[in-house]
Parts: sequence; C-alpha cells; structure tokens
Amino acid sequence: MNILEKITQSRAAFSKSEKKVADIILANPQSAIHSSIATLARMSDVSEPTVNRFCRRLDTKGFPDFKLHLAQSLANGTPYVNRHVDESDGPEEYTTKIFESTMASLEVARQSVDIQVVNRVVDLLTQAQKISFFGLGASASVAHDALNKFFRFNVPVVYFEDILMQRMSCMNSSEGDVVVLISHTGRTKSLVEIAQIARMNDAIVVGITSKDSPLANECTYVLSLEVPEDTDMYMPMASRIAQLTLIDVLATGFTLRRGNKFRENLKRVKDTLRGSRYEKRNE
Amino acid sequence: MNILEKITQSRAAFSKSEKKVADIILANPQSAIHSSIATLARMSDVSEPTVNRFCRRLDTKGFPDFKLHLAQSLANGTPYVNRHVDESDGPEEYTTKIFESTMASLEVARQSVDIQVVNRVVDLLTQAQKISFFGLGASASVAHDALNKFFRFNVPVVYFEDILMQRMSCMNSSEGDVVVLISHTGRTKSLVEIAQIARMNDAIVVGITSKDSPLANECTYVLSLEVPEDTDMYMPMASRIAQLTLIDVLATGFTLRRGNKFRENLKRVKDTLRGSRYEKRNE
DNA sequence: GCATAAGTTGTAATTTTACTACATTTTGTG
DNA sequence: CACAAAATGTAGTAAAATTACAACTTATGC
Repeated sequence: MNILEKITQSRAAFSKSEKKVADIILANPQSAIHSSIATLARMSDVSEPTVNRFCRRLDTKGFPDFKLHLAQSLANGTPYVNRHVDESDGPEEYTTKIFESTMASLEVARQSVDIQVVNRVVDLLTQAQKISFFGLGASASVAHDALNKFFRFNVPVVYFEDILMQRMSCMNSSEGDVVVLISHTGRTKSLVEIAQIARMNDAIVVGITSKDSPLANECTYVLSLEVPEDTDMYMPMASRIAQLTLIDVLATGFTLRRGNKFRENLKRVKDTLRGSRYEKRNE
Repeated sequence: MNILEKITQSRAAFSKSEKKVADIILANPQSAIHSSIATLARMSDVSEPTVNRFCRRLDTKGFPDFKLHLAQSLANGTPYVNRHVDESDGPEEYTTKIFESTMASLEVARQSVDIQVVNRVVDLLTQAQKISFFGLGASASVAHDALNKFFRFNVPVVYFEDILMQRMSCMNSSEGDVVVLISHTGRTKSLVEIAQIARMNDAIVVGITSKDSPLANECTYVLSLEVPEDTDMYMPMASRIAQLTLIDVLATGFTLRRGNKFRENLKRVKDTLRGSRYEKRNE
C-alpha cells in the first residue's frame, strides 16, 4: 500500500516531532529518499532517533526500509487516479484528468477480467459459424468497432444499430452462432430481450457487461468489467474504453488461436488498403 | 528508466563476477532490496567491493542508491510498457500485454496533446452551427462514438460512414460549420479529399490524425496524437483508444464551456433513458 | 496546584553497513 | 614467457543507523 497516503492518513496519530518529519517528507518526498537519517533529522529539526521512530510507526523495519517503501510509492510518478473533472478546471487540467482517469479505469478493468472466461470466449469465437455484435447508445460504437476487427478475419460478422434488425437477426440465429452483447449497465431492456431471443434460438450469448446485471443473468458467458463509476459528466467514458480494450483482447486471442498462416492472411488484408492511401515518404 | 531491464541489457558488458551478482539479483530482485551489501556479496560469492562496483557500473551512486532504483522498478505500479504480443502467449499474457500497451499509449498520447489546440477546438465546437465527424475503417467507430457524445449536447451533429455521403455533406457545408476528420495515419486518400472539399466550402476542418501527414496539411487545426506503433497484430488498436479519449476531452471541454445550466440539461437527457432500463435494485 | 506517571524527545555509545585504498590474482598480448 | 591491464579481494576507515538510557514535557489524580 502506498506509504505516502499512509503518512497523510495517520498524521493525526503522530506526535508533535513526528508531524514535523511527516511534513518535511510530504513536502519533498523525492529528496527524502536521497537523504540520510541525519540530514532528514536536521531538516525536520528533530533528533535522529525520532526519525527512526517515525519510520517504525509506519510499520517499516527502520529508516532504510522506509526509504525503500517511499521509493516504491514514488516509482510510477503518480499512480493514475480517477479524479473527477471540476467546473473550474482549465484545458490543461481536464485533459490530464480524463487521460489519467481512463488509464486508472483500464488498470481496474484489467484486474477484474476473468482470464478463464476470456479464453473460453475466444474458443467459442474461433469456432463460431456467425458472430454478431450488438450494443445500444454508447456501446453501439463499441460493437461497431468489433465489427471492424472481426471483419478482417474473414468470418461472418454481423452488426446492427437498429433494435429491430438486432431482434430479427437473433431470431434467425442457430446453433454455432455467437452473439456478443455489449452494455455497461446491463440494464437496457431491449438488449436483455435480445439475449433471451438469441438463447431461445440456440445461439451462445456472450455479455460484455457488469456483473449480476439483468443482462448478465441472461448470458451464457459473461465478461464482466468492473469499471469505476464514470465521471460526473453524465456520459459513459471509461467503461467504453475498457470494453474496446477487451474487444482488442478477444481479437488478439482469436488471431493467436488461428495460428501463423492466418496472420499472414491478415497482413494481406492490410496491404490491400495501401492503394487507398498516400505512400509514406521515406524519412 | 527501469533498472532491471538495464541489468539485462548491459549483461554483456559485465565482468565475470559482476555477472554473478546480476544473476543473483535478477533471480530474486525482491529479496535483493532487503539484503545488505554483505549478504548479497556472500550469496553471489564475490566480495563486497565487487557488488559496489557493479552498482556504479549501472550509473547509481552506490549500493543504497542502487537498491532505491531496484525498489522503484519493482513497485507494483511499474510503468506500463508497450510489449508486443508473442505467438506463444497464453490468455493471461496477451490480456495483460494489451491492457498495459493501451495504457502506455495513452500516457504517450497525453503528453503529445497540444493543450492550446484542444482549447481552440473546444472554442470552435461550442460556436459551431453544425458539427460533422467522419472517419473510415477503424476510425469510423471513433466518429460514431463522437456522434453519440455530441448528440446529447443538442447541437446539430452529423456522422456518415459512407464516403459519398461524407462528400455530399461537406459540399453543403458553410461558414460556421466544423468538420472533424479522424484518421490514424492521415494518409487515406478519400479523407484528404473530404478535407479539401470542406475547406473550399468555408468549413473549419479539424484533424485528429498524425502530425505532418497529408491529411494534417489540409486541416485548419490539427490535434495530433503521437501514439506508439500499433502492435504486430495488423490492426489499429492503441491509436483508436487515444482518439476516443481525445474525443472525451473535447466533449468534456464542451460541457464545461457551456456552463452549469447546460449540464443540468445533460442530466435530463440521461434521465430520459431510465424508462428503457431495468431499475437498479437497492443494495 | 502539586506530585507522579505516561509519553515524548534528545544524547551518547554501539553496531551495522558501505566505501576506499591498496594488495593480489587473473587475463590478455607482444 | 613476460609484462601490462583488468579484475577481484582484503583490510581498514568512514558513515549511517540503531539502541539504551537520560532528560524533558504533558496529562491526570488527589
């Protein structure tokens, strides 16, 4: 656990001199890890043993051990945190906050993904006769993206934005078909219905949605993504990115499963695009 | 820079005894940071000064400094690196790699974004009479997503996937219109043409694309995203996510610029969705 | 309001740790 | 094979961290 946070939190439990030490360290943790106990004691205007006691109060073995912990906390700059955008934020602030929140969400999402299920779903996808990707609202563009990816694999892929088309498509599904449904909340009624229809027609239904949601309960397999609450902006942001990344994972798993030859094929698909592009001049 | 990697890389430059030390450290770096120089020397079967020399060869001030660096490398928030997926990777590995690569790309993208331009583009968008989002292939879903976002703002937004529709739409554009074109490479011919058409009709053209590309040269404003090369999978992955996040930033800037009342409005839009969803039972 | 105890802080000595200078060994080269 | 250069180790030294204990501060009960 991050020792800097720990210092901030346990500040109340510190004695007067220990607070001095805490403040000096918090003011400039970067320099603290390069100081000796003597220097730090002098800077905080306390004695060396006080600094040592301060370290032990934080459950470290002593000063060197404390420095190690501190160094680790400082390692990745500042770990990305989900900070909400504030009304008073300027462009600099909100840009940073959004990028960092997105990264933080991805980190959380990564940890919540069930690898077993990923593997199983990749299995199913490679064997599918037809793959459908459906989502509504913000998740529609995720489904759209999935179409783009799997289309290159030369497998029958279906994607509709229209609810009625989605329904009809599922009506016609049969054994061997895989329907992937994408929804952050998992509470969109029409999507839950589609899951039911698809299952009634023997299709395998994979949900990319949140755990224990009504949609999750209707799916054969659930790839749940525990993404922290979206920011206050009343728009799905981070969840969408996590879904997309998961699609990337599935697509990658797909190509890996299909083997070498298949990837050469993929390269050829990419090469056909060349004609539609301006050549990159050699730099 | 990660010192563990550094050790691996400079292994060739080490002397015989130094290699012994390197191997012991690499074998169990976690225990290394908790050992004294004497213990480590004994374990590596070399003398203490050798360990010290080893540390200096890695551009650290000495053994304690080396331990600090090592601790940072081992911190669990290890900065994400763009590691390519390997053929032999299992589900666990490729999932991690993709998530981490995506995060790494976002970090790079964040640093490359020009805040000034973001601010200016937000300005333009808030004042636009009509906003169009166009992209092709993988970028189409990004444009699609942008539509989703800006649609909620109750501004005239346009999005087409079809090239001809895109062209026609641009033909009809006029002063006060903003056309946002999305392309990772910036070399897609038809998109460059669309930029030209839009500009001829007095629209402002904003490009979310790579710097100095043919498309970038045709745009009024360029939001360049320097995203590291996509992985070997022959599919755009990271670039797309960076583009989406940038769209999030623009959308957020938009709502912030529009002020409080506007966001209340946004909340109302969100609330209208409620009827289409299953209520969340209280937990 | 004073005495006493509990807690806090500092001083000085001790121990541990890291570093330096120099001696010895190993390796490579004419 | 001899010599030089590089590598490694030994022993001593300096620095850093820790411990034990003394002095001081603060709080509490009578």
